Amino acid sequence: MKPQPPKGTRDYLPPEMARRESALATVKGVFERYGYAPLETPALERLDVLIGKYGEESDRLIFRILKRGERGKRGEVDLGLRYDLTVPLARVMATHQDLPKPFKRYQIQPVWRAERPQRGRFREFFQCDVDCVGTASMLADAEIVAILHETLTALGFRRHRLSLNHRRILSAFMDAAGVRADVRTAAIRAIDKLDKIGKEGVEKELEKSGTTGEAARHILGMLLEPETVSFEAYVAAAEKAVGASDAGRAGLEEMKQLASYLGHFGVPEEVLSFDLHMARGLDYYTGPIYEALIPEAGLGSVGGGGRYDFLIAQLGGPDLPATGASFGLERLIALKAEQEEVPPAAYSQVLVAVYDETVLAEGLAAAAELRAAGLKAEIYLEPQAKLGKQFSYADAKGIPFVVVVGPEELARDVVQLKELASREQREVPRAELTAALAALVAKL
RNA sequence: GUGGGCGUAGCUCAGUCGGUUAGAGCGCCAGACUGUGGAUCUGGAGGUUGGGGGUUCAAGUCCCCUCGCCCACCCCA
Repeated sequence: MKPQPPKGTRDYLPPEMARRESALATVKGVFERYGYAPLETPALERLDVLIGKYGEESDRLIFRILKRGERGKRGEVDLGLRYDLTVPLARVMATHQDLPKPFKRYQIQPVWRAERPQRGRFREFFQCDVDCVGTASMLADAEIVAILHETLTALGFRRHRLSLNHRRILSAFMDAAGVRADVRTAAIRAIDKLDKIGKEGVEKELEKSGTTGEAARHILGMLLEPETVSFEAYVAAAEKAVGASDAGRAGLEEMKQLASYLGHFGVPEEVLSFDLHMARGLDYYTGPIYEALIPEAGLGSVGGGGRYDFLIAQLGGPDLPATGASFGLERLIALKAEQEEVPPAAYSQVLVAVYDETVLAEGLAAAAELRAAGLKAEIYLEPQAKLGKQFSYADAKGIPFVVVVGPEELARDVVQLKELASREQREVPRAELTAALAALVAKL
């Protein structure tokens, strides 16, 4: 038995945490600049809150927790680990009905899915959610999409794509094609794979799922090639696809408004792709849906979202429209790491190395003084250790500076200050240490 | 849940037609450099070969079971 974290989960060691925290700061920065405020909720939710919101497939992937005591021994279950952050938000809106609307919150916490892990897929991963509750305006949807774009840009991505569609258009599309009600979900799933398997693949999938003949031909005839699709082409196709359906036409009107707002938010057309086939898996979406992709990644989407106008009411809350999106932090970081080689930042800026215990008091005083000035300073915790060992510790941890406190220096009231990368060392008067180091750190 | 691949030192791996004390590189620890890191050299620690059973004179190697990891599907961030 090897001590390992559970399947599909990971330890985040300090160098990894440096990368995560830097990415998190970027993401939070964008969210907060748009006026979204942080929210956290428990890892656990009552099972009845979680079940029946995502779809049958996903319900099976919810981690369930046995009841405590006798009932648990009989296999009874009443709690589950949260599967995403949207349902917990909807539950919060039902719980705290006096929150000012529109309620704009972001939430960055782990979620759990009882899946079999794979590349880019974990059983525990962090989602970065931004949502706006309490308005049906397409302005809110446009803002969410703009945030998706701005976040990816701020993280350094240049070739991302935002795929957009609308659930009601999709619905009307299926109706107009004459897809049987019982295979409709399967048909939607089939066309959602267009990007991955192409038109021929979709045709096979449709067949497999029970959509054939006229209906299949109608669907395939409407699908546009899976590269970036212009809004004009989408509108033309969607108008035909939805036929006379009122709901479909209403959806199309919303998409027109959304597209126009996106222009005002400054989202460049090149990153937008309007895709009649894009579906999203979760059941609770009711309006516009979005998906963020890094085309060459081969990891699936890095983010997605959409409007879910009935979810809060479904949980017994008020009838509040809502929209939002979320990023998968691990995927973003994995792709970012591929793009650029960022040396992991050291947590300490300076190590105070003491020659021996006779100067330990001086070393501790120097470290304290550096910390008081706001520098991240640590002292080597074994004062009898040789200087060589203390230096290699600093080197291994990537600490950029070492201050040597020794008897010779003490006699002359100075310390040695060395920058490891350049190997430059100079002697500075003890009284000037903090100022000298602060200046050097500022230049890094 | 379905299908496939792989488990040898902390990490990456080697280990022949089964053959006797299971190896290397990296990392780690110590020393060479008697107040200074990354380089080089020397030495050292570290393995119930994932676990259990079987075949055999003999199993890291072959067979079965089990556990774990990886990849793909389903689905998704």
